[in-house]
Amino acid sequence: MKDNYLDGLNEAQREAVVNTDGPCMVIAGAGSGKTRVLTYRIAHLIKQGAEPFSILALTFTNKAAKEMKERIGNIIGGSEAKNIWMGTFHSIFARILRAEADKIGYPQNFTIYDTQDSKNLIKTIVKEFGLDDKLYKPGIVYNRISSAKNNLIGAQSYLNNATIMGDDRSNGRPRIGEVYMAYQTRCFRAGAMDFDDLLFKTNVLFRDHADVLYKYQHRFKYLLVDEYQDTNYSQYLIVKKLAALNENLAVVGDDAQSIYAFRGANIQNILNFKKDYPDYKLYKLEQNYRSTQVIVEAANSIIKNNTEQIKKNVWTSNDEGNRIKVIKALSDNEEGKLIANDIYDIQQHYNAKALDFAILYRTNAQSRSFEESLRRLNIPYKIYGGLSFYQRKEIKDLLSYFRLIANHKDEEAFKRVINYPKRGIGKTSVDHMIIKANEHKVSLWEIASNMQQYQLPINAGAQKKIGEFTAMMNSFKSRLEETDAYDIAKEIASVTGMTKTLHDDKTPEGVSRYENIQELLNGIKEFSDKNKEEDKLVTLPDFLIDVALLTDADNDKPEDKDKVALMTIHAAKGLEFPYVYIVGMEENLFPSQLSLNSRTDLEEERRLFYVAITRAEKKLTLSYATTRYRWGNLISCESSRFIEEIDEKYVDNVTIFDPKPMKKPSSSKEAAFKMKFSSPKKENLKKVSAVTSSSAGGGSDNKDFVVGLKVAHAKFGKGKIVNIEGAYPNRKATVFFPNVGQKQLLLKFAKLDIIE
DNA sequence: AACAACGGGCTTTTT
DNA sequence: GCCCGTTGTT
Repeated sequence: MKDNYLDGLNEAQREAVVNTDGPCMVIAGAGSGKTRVLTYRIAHLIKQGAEPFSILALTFTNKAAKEMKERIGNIIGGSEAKNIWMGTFHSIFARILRAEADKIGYPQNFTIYDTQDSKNLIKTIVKEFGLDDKLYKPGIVYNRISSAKNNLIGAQSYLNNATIMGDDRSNGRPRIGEVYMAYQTRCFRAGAMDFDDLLFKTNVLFRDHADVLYKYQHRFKYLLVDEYQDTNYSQYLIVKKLAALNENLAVVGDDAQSIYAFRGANIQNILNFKKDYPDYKLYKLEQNYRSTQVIVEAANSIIKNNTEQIKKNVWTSNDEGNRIKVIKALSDNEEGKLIANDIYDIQQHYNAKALDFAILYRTNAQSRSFEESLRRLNIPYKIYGGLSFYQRKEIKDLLSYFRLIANHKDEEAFKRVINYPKRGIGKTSVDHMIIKANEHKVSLWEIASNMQQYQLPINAGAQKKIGEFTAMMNSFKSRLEETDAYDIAKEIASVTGMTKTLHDDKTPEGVSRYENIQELLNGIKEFSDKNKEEDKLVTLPDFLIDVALLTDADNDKPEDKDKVALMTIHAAKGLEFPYVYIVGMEENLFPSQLSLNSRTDLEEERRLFYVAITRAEKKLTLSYATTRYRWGNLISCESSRFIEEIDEKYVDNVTIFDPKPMKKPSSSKEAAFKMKFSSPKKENLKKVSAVTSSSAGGGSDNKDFVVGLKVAHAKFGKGKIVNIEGAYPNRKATVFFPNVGQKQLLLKFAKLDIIE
C-alpha cells in the first residue's frame, strides 16, 4: 500500500479520514470529495489494522458500492477490499435476513417481491375484498403501506393508529389498514418480502433476538453510512442498533441534497445526529472541486431560498467559467432539437465527447423529444432508468421460474409461469386453485401438489398437466443447492420451453426477447464466475438475492461508454458531467405540480434543482418550452420559478427561437398557432434578446438545395454541397467547408444561405 | 383458449 | 401519446 495516500487530501478531508474512532458526521457539499473521504477512511482503517470483514459500509446504490470497493482496492492493493461488507441497505440486510430467516419464520430462500409483484398482490386483495379499484388503486395503497413500514408501523399498529386511520377515512379509503393486514399475511404465506420488509424485518430480527443483534454488533466494529440524508426511520434505527456497542459510526451526507423524502427519507436523521451522539465530531467539506465558480455560486443562490438547512459555505477555486445559458423553445419538440443542436455544436467546436454531456429531466416521460433529435443528428445516447432490463416480461418470466423453484410458495411467480409457455392450464383451472388456496389459507403450490386432498374441481386432463408441472419444478428444486447457478439456469430456460418459445418467434420483438434471455443467462454466468471461491458453489438462490435488488445503473456495458446520458435528476445523483442540460424548466413540471401545495415539498424540489445544477463541471444550460404535449394534449407552459431564483448575474441572455412560421405539419404548426394568438405573457426572465444560435436559428429546409450549390454557414463559413440524402423534412446534406472540413448537416436545422 | 381491438389512465422521483 | 388491462371475437 502506498504510504503517502493521505497527501492528496485537504485538511478537512484528512481530519475526516484519520479520526476513525467514535461517532462522527461529515457534511459534504456537492463536489467536495465525499466519496474520496469515504474510500480513504476505509482504506485508512484497514491500514491501521482493522479487518475488512469488520467494516460495514452502507451506500445508496450498488453501483456506488462497487466503485468504492474498486477504489479502496487500488489504494490498499491486494484483494482484501473484497471482504469489506459494502452495499445498499437492502442488499446487505437481505443477505443477513437470508442467514437468519428461520428466526423470524421465513424460508431461507425467501423471495423478494419487486414493486410490480407487490402491486399485483394488492390488486388481488382489493378485488377479493370487493373494494372499488378506482379508489383503492394499487399504487396509492402500496405507498400507504410502504410509508407505514418505513416508519416501522406494522399492520396491527396501523389499524390501532387513530391518526392514520383518520387520514384514510377522510380520504375515503377507510379499509387500507385491512388490506395492509391481508397483504402482510399473504406475503408471509408466499415466503416473500417486499423492499420495505427487508428493512422492517431486519428491525424485527434485531428487536426480538438480542443474541443475533449482539453477533452483528460484534462483527461490525466500524460502520459507515453514505448519503445519510436519504435514510428513513427504519434505516436509522438499524444503524443505531448496530452501532450501539462500539459507536464507531461515520455518517456522510449533505442535507442540501436530500431528495428522497417522498419515499420516507428523513432529513431529521441528519439534523438529530447530535442528540443521539452528543460527543460526536463534525467535519464539513466545503471546497468544491467539481464545478466552475458560476455553477457553485448559482447553486448557492438557489439553495439559500430553503429555510431548513445546516449552515455551510461551499466555494471553489476553479475558474469562473461560462454563465448559465437559458434556452426558450416553442414546444417540447423544439426543445429537443435546440438541445441536440447545442450538443452538436459543442462537440464540433470543443472536441467534446458524447459522454461529456448529460440531459437531465424531472420525469422519465420527457425523454422522447431528446431521443428523437439526438438520433437525427447521429449523436449516440443512452437512456438510464425507465423500464429496466429486469422488468421486461421475458426476464421476469424466467426469473419467476427461478423464484418458484427456489421458493415454491412464491404466489406471484407461480401465477406468472403456471401456463407460460402455454401448457394447457387455463384461467379456469388457476382460478379454482386460487379459491382453494384462499379457503385453506395455503399456497397455490400446496394446492397444486395435493389436488386430490383439496378436492380440486378440475378435469383429469388439466390435473395431469398440473402434475407434470409440479414434478418438473420439484426435479429442479432437488438439485438447486448442488448445481452451479448458470448450469441450472440454462437448463431451466430450456426444459420449461421458454427458450424454444422465444426462439420460434421471428418477429423483431421476439428476437429481442430471445436475446434478452441470453443476456440474462450470460449475466448469471458472469455472476457465477465472479463469486466463485475455492470449492464453494455459486447457486441460483445466491443470484436471486442479488438480482432482485439490481437496477440498470448497475450493469454498464462497455459499448455504452461514449454516449450522451439521458436520465432523471434523481438518477443523476452522485454523477458529474462537463456539460449538463436541465430541461423542462417549467412551472408544474419542475417544480412538479404535486409539490406546490406544501412548503416542504417545494423545498425538496429546490434541493432537486440544486442537485441537478451541481452535476455540471464546465457548463450548465437550462431550457424550457412554452408549449408541451401532455397526455396527448397541447398545453402552454410558463418558465420555472427556479430560473428566476438564480442570481441574475450568473445567467446568460435567453436564446429565443425565431418564431418564423415553419413548413412542418402537426405539432409545430399548432405551436406556431398558439404563439400567434396568445398575447406575450409577462416574461419571467429579465434579459431577453433575440439571439439565435447558429444551428438553432430559423434553419428550415425550404430552399432549393441541390448538390453542387455553394452555401454559407454562420460558424463554418463558406462551403459546397457534395451530397444530399434522405427525404424532406429530414434531408441531410454533406457540405464541404474549406475551413473546417466536411460536415453532415440536417437542412431543417442548419442555417444555410445559398451564395450562388 | 387465444388473439385483436378498444378504452382508460397516466406523469413524480426508486431500493 | 403510450402502455396496460379489459373486452369482444373466432
